[in-house]
Amino acid sequence: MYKEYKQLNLPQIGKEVLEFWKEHNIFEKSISSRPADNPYTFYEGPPSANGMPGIHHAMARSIKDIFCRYKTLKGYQVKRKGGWDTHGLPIELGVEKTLGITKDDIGKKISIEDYNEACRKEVMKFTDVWNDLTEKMGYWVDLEDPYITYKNEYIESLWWILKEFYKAGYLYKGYTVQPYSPKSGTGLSSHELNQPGTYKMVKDTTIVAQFYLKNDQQHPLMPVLFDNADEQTVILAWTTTPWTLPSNCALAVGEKIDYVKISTFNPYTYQPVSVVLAKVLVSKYFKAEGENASFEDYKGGDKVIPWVVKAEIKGADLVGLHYHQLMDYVTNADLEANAFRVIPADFVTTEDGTGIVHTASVFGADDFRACKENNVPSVMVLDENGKEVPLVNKQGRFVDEVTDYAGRYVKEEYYSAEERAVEGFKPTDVLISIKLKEDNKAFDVKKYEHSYPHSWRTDEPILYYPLDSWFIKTTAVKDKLIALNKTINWKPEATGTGRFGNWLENLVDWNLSRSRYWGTPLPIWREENGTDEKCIGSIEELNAEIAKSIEAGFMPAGFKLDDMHRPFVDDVILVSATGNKMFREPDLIDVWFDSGAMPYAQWHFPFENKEAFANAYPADFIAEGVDQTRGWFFTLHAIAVMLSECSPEIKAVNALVNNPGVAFKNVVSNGLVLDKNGNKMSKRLGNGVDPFETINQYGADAARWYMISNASPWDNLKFNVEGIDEVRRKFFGTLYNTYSFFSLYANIDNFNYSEAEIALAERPEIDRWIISLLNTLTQEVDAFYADFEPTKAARSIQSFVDEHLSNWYVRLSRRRFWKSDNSNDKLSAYQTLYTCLITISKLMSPIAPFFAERLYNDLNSTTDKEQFESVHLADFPTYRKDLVDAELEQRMQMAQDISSLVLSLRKKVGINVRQPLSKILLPVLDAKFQHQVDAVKELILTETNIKGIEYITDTAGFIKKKIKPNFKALGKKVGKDMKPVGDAINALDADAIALLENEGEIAILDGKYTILVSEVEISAEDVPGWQVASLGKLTVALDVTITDELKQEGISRELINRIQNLRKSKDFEVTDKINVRLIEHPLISGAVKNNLSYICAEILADNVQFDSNLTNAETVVIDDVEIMIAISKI
RNA sequence: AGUCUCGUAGCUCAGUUUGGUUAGAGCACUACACUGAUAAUGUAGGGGUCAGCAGUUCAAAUCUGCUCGAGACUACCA
Repeated sequence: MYKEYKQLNLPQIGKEVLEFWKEHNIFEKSISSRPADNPYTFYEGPPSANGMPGIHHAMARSIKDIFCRYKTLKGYQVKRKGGWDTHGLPIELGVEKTLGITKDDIGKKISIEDYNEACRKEVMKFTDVWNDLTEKMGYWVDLEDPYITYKNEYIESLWWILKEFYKAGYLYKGYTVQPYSPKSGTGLSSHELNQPGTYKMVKDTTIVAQFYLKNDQQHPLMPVLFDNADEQTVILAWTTTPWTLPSNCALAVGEKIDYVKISTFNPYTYQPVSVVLAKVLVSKYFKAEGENASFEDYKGGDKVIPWVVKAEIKGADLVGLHYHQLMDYVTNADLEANAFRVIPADFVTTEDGTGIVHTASVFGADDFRACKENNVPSVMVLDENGKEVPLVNKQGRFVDEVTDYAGRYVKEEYYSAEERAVEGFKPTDVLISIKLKEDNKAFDVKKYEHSYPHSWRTDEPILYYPLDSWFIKTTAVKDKLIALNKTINWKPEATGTGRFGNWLENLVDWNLSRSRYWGTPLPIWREENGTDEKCIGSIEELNAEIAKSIEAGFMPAGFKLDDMHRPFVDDVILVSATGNKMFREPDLIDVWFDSGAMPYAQWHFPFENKEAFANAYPADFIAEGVDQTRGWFFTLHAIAVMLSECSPEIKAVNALVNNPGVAFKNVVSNGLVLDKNGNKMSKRLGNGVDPFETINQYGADAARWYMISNASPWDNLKFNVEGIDEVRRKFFGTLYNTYSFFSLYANIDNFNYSEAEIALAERPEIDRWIISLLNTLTQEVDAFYADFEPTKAARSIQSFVDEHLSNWYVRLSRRRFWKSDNSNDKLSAYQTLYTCLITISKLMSPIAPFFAERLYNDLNSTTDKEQFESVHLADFPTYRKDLVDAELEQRMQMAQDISSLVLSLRKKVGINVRQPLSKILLPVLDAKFQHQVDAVKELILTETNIKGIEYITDTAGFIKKKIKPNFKALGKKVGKDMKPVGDAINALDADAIALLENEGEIAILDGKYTILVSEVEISAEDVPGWQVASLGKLTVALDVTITDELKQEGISRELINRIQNLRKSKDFEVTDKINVRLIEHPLISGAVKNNLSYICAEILADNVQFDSNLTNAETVVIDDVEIMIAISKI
């Protein structure tokens, strides 16, 4: 018996199927039942378990799951090792929140050891919740043996990789400008700067400073810049951070920007001066009425300051000019020779300021880079250890050498509220402005409002500050990264070529350092004076070094490192070649390195599992959110490419598995999940969707199907629960109904597919048609899955189920299941529908694994046709080309169109379908047409309740024809003359059309063109005197004459309908036989007598009796006449 | 600011690669019909400046340029 259901309950199915999977270890079997030598490798991007999963995780995981399940069906062994990302800032934050501490407290209120222990616990806080979601949403991933990034083995693999890089010279220590928070004494990652609310509008004091050009230098522009020996010519440069002016070392110009030299007066000192600035910005600083005004008449303090343009200069020509240092607190011979000059820079714009950028190499990332490229030295001082440091120390105060401001905070906000409240307090920026004005070095001082990044921790503005960092020299393999990226299949392609490709083109070295506590320690030990340095690549190597160190007396005997994290690893002191102590570089490494190294570290490669690694490298497929493009996707790619360049072990594996050096071959990057209004989901807005709630209410299948079918994975999804409900009704509801219909009758007829397969040729047209479509569908869906297009796969399946299987096949075949005398025909119907359903269950199983499982097993457990205990252990359906019949599909389309036209005609003339009509006329368009329609004639007649079809040809002179130009075909031939040609074709009369059809061509426009039949579309437009409707080339005419006989038959049908309704309202079983008694009435008596056997067969009665004295009768209305009917079960 | 993606009916999306004259589907809405699959179905209807502007072309939702809007990422500015 096939299982029958009261109603569709997807959440319930989900729960039951989940139990079934668990009980029978289906997931394990889906792997063990596939050959190990046919692997398909998937890498799980590790989620961080310290936050609750959201609906977007369900989205990403659905995509991963779909292709893994699909490949399993295709016979691959798909291992899916789970993983957890356990290091990094979010975890530290979580701990600090839980413990109520700040970073400053680490080492004071709480030891690093306790802190890290807390992180270790924090990170797995929501593991259970994650595992629960994984299970409930039907995501199959191996959670028994996941990789965990904080494990010693994992870290050891990372160390191995770092050592490989180190040996190849890919790992180096460098100096860069990074966002830095003086109050917390730590650099900030870009991730931290991208926290919401870090960029705030602030009002800063800004200065346009005058940089005095040296008038004794050799430069081609000198005659232009200095008209006479007394002229004071300055370059104007704007800054929003006046505190960086003492550190100024260069001025940057845009080479293509036009600049001008203007003679005028300084607005504060009223001294004559010539200034250089960008031409387009002149109006910003000079009033129009001052242009060419009299210099002689100018008095200090006048509102209008006269000015005159003296020269126009290209930016490129300014390059190389030397100027006097603006604030000469610190200088030296190197600076005098090589700094304080004009350099070109691509980031200079004329949006703001003067078009010339004040450049302080150590306080801006762009500045740093530009100065480096132009060999401009930085303004630095030596600290007490003889080390070069900037003019601002790590607390954010000026160093002593900046005498006027020594010890002052550079940012007003670093002072406490009390300090700022003191009478006469002035921010350092203001003090600098005042001084520059007094010194005749300021051209303009203004408050300016702009956005500036703040530390999310201290809420104070950050500084850009130079810090020591360890870098991976990704730029060394840039070309290789780009070349190998081209071998990767990106979905969508634009992410790979665009976002990722551009990123690679503009690659900078990877800053690996993080000044933190909970993370993978950098395995580099350095002698204090920096001469000797050691990178450790394994625990064994470390232990050997420790042994030496113990011998040297630097470490206690018997020391053993049990935990590779801080603070323990910091206790390790090694011995240098010269016998000195070496301390570990205190940095941790970027957590992205952790995840990017998972292909190796998840197997503890190369220390263990070499074979497992080789079998699972590289990944055939990965999938994550598009936000990972420059995150995980990049780190995977970068590490793999670099290892393929420098590591003998990896080279060997690559050679073995024929890998050019990538970490993954196919990657799907999915878009965001937004709320239904298109807003980003966030805790703040409270518009997040709880995946558990969604699954509980609608079932995982509906949620998955909705997410996948609604939009391509890479388009953003506007998540609307109403959409899930629609999917439930439209798709699952329809499929469920189809199954219910099948099971209802199959159970009655005891159909269990034990009979021999009916040969295709012996099956009726409609069966062959749906099987043909089913095979086309199979081929399509297979191709879509293979091409990582799950949305197209889902839509194809859905349209097959809704439009073809349910709305046409089942609707037209209903009678065959319950009224067919022909046992072969009935069997054919059962076999066909069964085949469709079980094939659908397989095709849909990657997307809707629960429902598919239930459908498959409900069918298969009754027939035992297949030996698989789960649809997920079955094989993907095979496309049978021999079962596809394009002509059949075409004529069935005609049948549908013709039926649709007839129904619409009936509607138009108000004759309902129960009233039979005698015939329709079909104009014959071509020779094939009649043949095609004839094959599906019966279906049309049944569907539309018509007695017959008559074909007519135009030779009868009966049909009015319509002609239309085929623009596409005509385009090439007539080009510009399309309009007159089109008009001429439209104007052709019936005779001309007939001529064209007979001759195959016709001359128009006085013979200018000869038009072929293939260049026009001819269709039947009208059959005079008939009801006519048309669709495309198809035209149908309906004979609406109702004879007495037809009328009686119509009434019989009405009667049958009323009796069926009565049966239903009385809750009779479908198979119950009944007695029927009727009141005699002229309207029905003739109809009943003439159609008695038909009526009896329909309503399952042996006879219909007329009785003038009815009891327990019901009243029904036919043609406005009340009829009494009494029915009862026999 | 740069790069990329996107903008088609009230909503969700096809169609854009390769230009073809009347732009489709589903949902929702309205009316009518149908009814042994019935929380289903059919027919019909209303609903569109294809974001805007300009250009190329006989012909543009489709190609080009610009603008506007949404989003993502990167950079963060003198």
